[in-house]
Amino acid sequence: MKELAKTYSPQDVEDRIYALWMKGNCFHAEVNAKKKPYTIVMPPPNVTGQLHMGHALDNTLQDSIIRFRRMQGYEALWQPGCDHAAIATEVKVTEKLREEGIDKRELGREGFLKAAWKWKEEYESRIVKQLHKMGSSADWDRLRFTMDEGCSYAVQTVFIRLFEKGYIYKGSRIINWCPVCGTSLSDAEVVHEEQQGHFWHIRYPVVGEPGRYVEIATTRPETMLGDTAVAVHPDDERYQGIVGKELELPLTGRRIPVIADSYVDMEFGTGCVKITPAHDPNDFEVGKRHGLQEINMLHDDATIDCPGTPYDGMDRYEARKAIVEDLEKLGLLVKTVPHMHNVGTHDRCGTTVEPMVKPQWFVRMEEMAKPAIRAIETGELQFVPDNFSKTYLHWLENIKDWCISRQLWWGHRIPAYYCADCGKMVVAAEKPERCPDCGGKDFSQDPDTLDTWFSSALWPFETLGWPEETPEYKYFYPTSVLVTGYDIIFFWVVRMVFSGIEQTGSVPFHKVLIHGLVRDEQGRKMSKSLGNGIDPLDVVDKYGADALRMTLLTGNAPGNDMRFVWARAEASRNFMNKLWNASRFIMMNLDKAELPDPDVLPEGLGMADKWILSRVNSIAADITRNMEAFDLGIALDKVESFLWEEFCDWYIEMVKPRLYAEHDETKGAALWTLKHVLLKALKLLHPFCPFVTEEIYDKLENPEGPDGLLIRAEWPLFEERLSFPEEEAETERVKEAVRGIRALRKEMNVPMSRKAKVFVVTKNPEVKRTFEHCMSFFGSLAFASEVLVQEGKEGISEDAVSIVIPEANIYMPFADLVDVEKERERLTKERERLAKEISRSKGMLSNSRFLEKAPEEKVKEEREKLAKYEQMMKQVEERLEGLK
RNA sequence: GGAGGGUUAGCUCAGCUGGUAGAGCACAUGCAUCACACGCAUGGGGUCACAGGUUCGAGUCCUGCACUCUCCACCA
Repeated sequence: MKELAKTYSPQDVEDRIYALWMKGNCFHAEVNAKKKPYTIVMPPPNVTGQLHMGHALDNTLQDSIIRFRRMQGYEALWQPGCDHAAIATEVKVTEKLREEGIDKRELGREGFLKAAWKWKEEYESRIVKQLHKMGSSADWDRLRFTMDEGCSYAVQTVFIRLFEKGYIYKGSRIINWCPVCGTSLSDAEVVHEEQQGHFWHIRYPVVGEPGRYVEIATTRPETMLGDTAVAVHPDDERYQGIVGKELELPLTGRRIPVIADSYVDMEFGTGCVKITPAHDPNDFEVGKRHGLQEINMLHDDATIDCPGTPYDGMDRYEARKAIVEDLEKLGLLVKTVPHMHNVGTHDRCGTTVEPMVKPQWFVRMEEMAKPAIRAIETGELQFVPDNFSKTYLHWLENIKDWCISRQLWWGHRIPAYYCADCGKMVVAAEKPERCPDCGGKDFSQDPDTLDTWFSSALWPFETLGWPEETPEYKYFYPTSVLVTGYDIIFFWVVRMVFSGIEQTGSVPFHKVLIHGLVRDEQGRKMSKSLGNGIDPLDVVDKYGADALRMTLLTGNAPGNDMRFVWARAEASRNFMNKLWNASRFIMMNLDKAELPDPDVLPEGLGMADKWILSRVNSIAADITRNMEAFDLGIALDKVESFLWEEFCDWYIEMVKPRLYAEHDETKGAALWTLKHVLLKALKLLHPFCPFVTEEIYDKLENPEGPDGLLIRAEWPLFEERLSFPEEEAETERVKEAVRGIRALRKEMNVPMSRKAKVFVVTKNPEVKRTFEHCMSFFGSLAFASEVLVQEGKEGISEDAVSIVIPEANIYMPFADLVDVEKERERLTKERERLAKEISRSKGMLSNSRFLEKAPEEKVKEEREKLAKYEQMMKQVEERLEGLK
């Protein structure tokens, strides 16, 4: 048996254990007809940086689930990988190049991509290392990247399929444009921020009627350069006469019509709305309805594009200022009022987004959304917790076409080619040889790339070899559960579901386990700008990976945010140490004796042995249920309190006398039990705290070498032969007595060093037997010099103190310590407590409706309680009587 | 404007299908007991935000309200 250090040092253990698993190929899953598959795809971390606490939570949940299933006997595959994170990475690489004095455009597309790949290699390996540190048992042989060859092929295949089906189209529509990143964005990438702005009221003169004006109100006056109409509500009586007339657009002199459209809210502003179809999504729709011209008045970098005006080339905000000033000079500015409004910003860079009309690629969503909605209705797809299905459904029911093209270089290039001669567009996997229309041979590929989420949407099946019908795909797909945060339900979960159904005919997973955000100790979001982020690896360095994992798993219900509190990490570390020391103690003792056959129940099992065996047995069943329901926090909580309280604080203390005795014929049974229970508990704990459990298991089971590993051990099942309900009940009775004695001694200020005789007085033969069964440890736990179980009070001095437990009185003679007054006070308090219980119980039992309607079992339970309390009350009263 | 959370011990949070409120930390007291002071023992502390309702019985189900967080939404 190997020697264990006095305190557990994760730093000395974790890397070695991880290497052991890697060497043993323990994470690898293969198609195996003899086993059932269990599959989780890892949400691919972005290659933009390192992992944060959210990743730690996400991956700890997945790792715990996959380890549990692996032990249960499934062929458990945890498919890892990274995401190219198009915009985010492009921004980062661009920044890095700029710092090195390199301009992206000068470098050119190819050069930039080279730099981006280098970046990817660096960050990918960093991320993988971090995942190793946290103990992730993903199948690293199958590491994938969203832009690797297979994924690129899958993306191309899907694009072409959807195009041919008419679900992908190219069109000039209004999209969100980020002037800094220089690309279009999907609606999901735009976050609305409330900002303090202004409402400018401006007069537009009516043509041919000097002195007559229409007053509009706007938050973006510069866009008036692109106005092509002013709209009023058709029912608005104030403006009946003016519909159809022309206005002179100030500063440009252009003439624009007044139109009527029910989109206008009569109650808001002046009731007149300037219409800028090229720079506002609503105006765009109005423009379509009325056949208005779309005037694009912005360059891609959000400078003004109005040649011939003084504003041309100005920045949008500069122009806003200038235009307001000019309007004021012309006397057309009526007033400026402060106004809070929502401004769309780019989620990656925070820049205010400009709606613009540009030719882009879109996915038609209406048809594909339908089966994704149905999947929830049929129960094929379930969220845990369930209420997130509402979020999911709401998004799908209000879905709009998805803008998938991006004006970026880092990403999957759109497989569309244009003929240089006639402009014919061909969507195909390869560059066409000849133009089908004009026969031209000169083709250029569309410069745009695809939205990152277009490829992420295929992740659960593309990583398994799809579109090829690989054995892996057939075996491991659809996957078992997806674990992710609620923040990417729209971005990712929804898109995987409809893509999965459309491409593979099946939902990509049946369950979605949703977790929340990890916040800081004050409950704030961890963010770079606040500088309040906690690096999970700092926690690993300080307290170990198991402690980090435990901290993240306990007390966190699915879907809820949690705070990362250092004190909890410390408590988790303490638990590892506790387990370590309990194991150390057991191993020290195992050395000293011959151990019975581990597979056969040994001779000489006592009450305490049967109790703890029975407990670990039933807890194994409980935990299995919790795990299967994704209640990992509850499961872990149960193993922890079992190990610490029941096993360490009670059982180990109970067996110590037997272990220390020179001759005890039940010593073997005790050792057998210690080892059996520890092994079982290690297995139950392993999914959550893999390192410390593996290390102990290694030392406990394989003193010779790393052959059998805990990671491959079988998950404990409930065993009928280890169920001992009677011994459980007996032990609980003894525990109650011990607790009573300890409390009494404490109250009397009797030091532990002062042993006393303990008399258990009972006339009940069962109770008598119970206490006779626990003679080996009852005395030591209760600090007794001697324990006597008897029916009468012989040998007990009058002034002994006593406690009352059901069906028995326990006396301790502390002759010189007893304070009769104090004793009476204590017993009086006990009498009050019992009186309260009795009246509560009687109240319930005298309620005829309770008797009629409550389940029989409950009524019986209550009757038994009442009998117990009444019996105890009698004893207390007798004691009080005796004190007089 | 919609939708969804949260509100339980001083702090951070659990609490499954309704049956006398739990953990960790903190606090108090005692203890170097030969696994562990990253420990052991004992104890104090909660009208489960508020108001109704359903029920024999509600922290748990329903309705309303207050405060708070988050998400979604085109109000110029």
